[in-house]
Amino acid sequence: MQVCPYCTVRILDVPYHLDADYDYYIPPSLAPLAKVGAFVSVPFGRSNRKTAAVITSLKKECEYEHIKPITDIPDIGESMTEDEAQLCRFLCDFTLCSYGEAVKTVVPATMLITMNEYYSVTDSEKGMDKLSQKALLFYSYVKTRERVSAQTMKNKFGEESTVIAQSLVRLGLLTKESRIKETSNIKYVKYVKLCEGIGDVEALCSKMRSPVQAQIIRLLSKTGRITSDELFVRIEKSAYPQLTALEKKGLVDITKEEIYRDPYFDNRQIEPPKESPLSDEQRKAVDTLTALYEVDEPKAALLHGVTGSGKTRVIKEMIDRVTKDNKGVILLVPEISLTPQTVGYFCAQYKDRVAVIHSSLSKGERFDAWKRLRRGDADIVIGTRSAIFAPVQNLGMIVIDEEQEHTYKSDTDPKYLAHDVARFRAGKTGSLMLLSSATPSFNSYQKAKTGAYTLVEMKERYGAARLPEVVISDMRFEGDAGNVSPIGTVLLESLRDTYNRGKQSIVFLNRRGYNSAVSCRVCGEAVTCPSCSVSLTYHTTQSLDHTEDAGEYFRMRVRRGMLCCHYCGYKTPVPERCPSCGAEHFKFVGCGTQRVEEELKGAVPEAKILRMDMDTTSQKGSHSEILEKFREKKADVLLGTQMVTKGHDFPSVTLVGVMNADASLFLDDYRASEKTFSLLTQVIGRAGRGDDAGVAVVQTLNPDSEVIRLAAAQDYKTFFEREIKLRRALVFPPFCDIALLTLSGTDEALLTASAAKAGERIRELLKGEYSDVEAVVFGPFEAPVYKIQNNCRMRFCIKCRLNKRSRSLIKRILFEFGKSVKNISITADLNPSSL
DNA sequence: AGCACGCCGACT
DNA sequence: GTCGGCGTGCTC
Repeated sequence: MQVCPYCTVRILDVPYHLDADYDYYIPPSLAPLAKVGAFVSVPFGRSNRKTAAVITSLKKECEYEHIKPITDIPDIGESMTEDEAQLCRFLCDFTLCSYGEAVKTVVPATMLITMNEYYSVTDSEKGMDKLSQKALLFYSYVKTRERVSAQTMKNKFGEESTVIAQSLVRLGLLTKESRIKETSNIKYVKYVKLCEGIGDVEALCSKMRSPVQAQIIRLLSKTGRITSDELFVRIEKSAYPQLTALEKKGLVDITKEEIYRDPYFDNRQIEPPKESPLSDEQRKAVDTLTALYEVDEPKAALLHGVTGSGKTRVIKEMIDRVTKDNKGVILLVPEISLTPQTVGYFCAQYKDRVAVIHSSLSKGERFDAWKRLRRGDADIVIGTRSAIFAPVQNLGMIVIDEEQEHTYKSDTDPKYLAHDVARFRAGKTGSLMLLSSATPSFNSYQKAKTGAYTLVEMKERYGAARLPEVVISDMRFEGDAGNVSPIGTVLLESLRDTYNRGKQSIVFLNRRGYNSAVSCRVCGEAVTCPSCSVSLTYHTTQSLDHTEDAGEYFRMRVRRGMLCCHYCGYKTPVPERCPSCGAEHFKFVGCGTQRVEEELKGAVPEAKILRMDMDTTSQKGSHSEILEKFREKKADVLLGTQMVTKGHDFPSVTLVGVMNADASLFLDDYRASEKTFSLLTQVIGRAGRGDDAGVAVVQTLNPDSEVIRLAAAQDYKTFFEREIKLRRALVFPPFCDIALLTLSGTDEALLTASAAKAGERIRELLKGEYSDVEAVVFGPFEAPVYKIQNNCRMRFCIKCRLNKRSRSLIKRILFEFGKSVKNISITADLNPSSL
């Protein structure tokens, strides 16, 4: 007798307004497989189309009368655990995404079932005589086998296969059905060995007719058990049929063993460096954190330490402590390619107990990393944002390194912040959540100050390293002094001096390309992207020779460069005439990394320069290649965007140059100062990590800016106190939450109308049904970049406290809009990382 | 979203 | 007369 013959499921691929629990009947034959978290296929909709779904609860009774039975539950592969199902529920409640979106975020893609269309012939052959040549061929092909997937037929008959199939179905000759596509994603390695008791190898071989088979036997008699791959390398690649023939004859044994795909294997073979003793500060930090960890309930701590104070070492000590209890650890890093040192360090420390998870793993690699964790073959995961969902067993601690980084907020739906998921998981497992940063996010620091998190501080740099001396270089009058180069005199002098002393420099500039815009000399219009509302950036394809005369130089620029859109990737040659007024001459304005690279070459001709930006790092592995080159001192200057500011540790860098410290200062975003401060502090911190004193030159047009001054002094506390007052006065996070609603679509008129309607509806709900929700609504207004790839975006910004009620309101808006308005999509971003 | 049902125009 | 256009409504 079945205890729970009913269940509720969530359909995986449905629009938001259909995302609800649906009741289904569990046929007794499927009962053993029906568990919460199991992937199933169910008939859905009037057509009873088979749809992928996941079981969310089991129940004894069901009131709904039009109930349908579950079609199938595959018994291959793995389903979600109850923990994972709960995590999905949390994610969709918290970020207002659909359950299906949550599932796709939480578990690796290979775990999901996918539905496939199959054709098979019916008993009836009526109407066969009227078939076209093609349709007849199609029919005969299907008739020769039990069923054929729609994809196979498409490959055979091309695009028209769907039409042919449709007509055959209508005639009653074919049936179409959806069923679960069965794919195994387990990677096996095959081992080959000789069978026992085959007697004398030479005697056997001389009798064999196939020389390749004999070769295989001889090889195996020498080597014993080897992998099939190795065998193919040593015999020949195409020896597979001979090998299977031998197996059939009972001469060799082939066994399959599951293996893990693991791209980080080599990383773990490195011996860990000898540990120097902990500094007093480090010791203290470890003690405080250990005490917190040992309390048997969820705790959160913020490790705030100046750049170079050795936070990584403290984290390592904590991992040692936690794993000693046989508990697991999640360690999040902002980006794998930019933190090879951190990843390498922990891999070397913990060897094969570590699984590495990030977005550029292949599906199989990601799946295998998951399996290792699930089975407890690994108990530490290092990874980027999505690793916060990793199935670490018996979780004891979650560490978020460089916690202020914007990469911890997902930029695609569901737009979750890793911290929120971390808090949920830590809460459920009684783990310690440890945030670490030199410049904590205001949200986290505020929580630490108000006592929600324990604040642990480290104020000294480790060892002999001192914080660099910072020179603020006023760029306002450089032009008057005859210097038109973006590199000011102070920085220029320092670069030369550093080079002459045989030391290295890092130059940071937050803009790639050569010129940031190309504008018409007559009408002043900048050349913009045809599908986005941004001006195009000029990129050179060859270096520009400044010695050529002015006219020639201009023509070369036009010919040797391209205009690129940084949003959609559009590329075009520089047009001959201004697209808006037809004039012939352009002004190349602003400066990016390419331009500065040339200026540097001119300024310090002997120095070798490495440029690191999106253009030089598009290939996989090029990040680490550039960083490695620089580390090995094969270059003197590392020039680049954001990516040069992250946690690398280059002991022989003594100079850091910041080209335009103000760039991000006046963004239309309440976090502009916070971001600028954090960026400057980090980049300045790159200097003087070795025994030599470091210098940082910060070029700015706003030398009196408090933000720049405080970043130069690495004075986080003063900066925080100053800035938090503003936030409180203007009511911005952390003193409120922000919900950003974005409506987008290609039809501008429809978008404007829908946005207006949405605005009315929100205000109406706030006055009526949701009058208990305290919220201020701004909008609709155009998004800062209004159009991206021809998709226009209008926004609402809602300031409120996020809770059940306010979330319910936003859910309501999403629901109503998804249901009623076509060709316009609406998404919510709760506490966006930028406005 | 995806599909069925239903009500209207242009064709063998 | 029918085939098929897409407007409307429903999904355990």
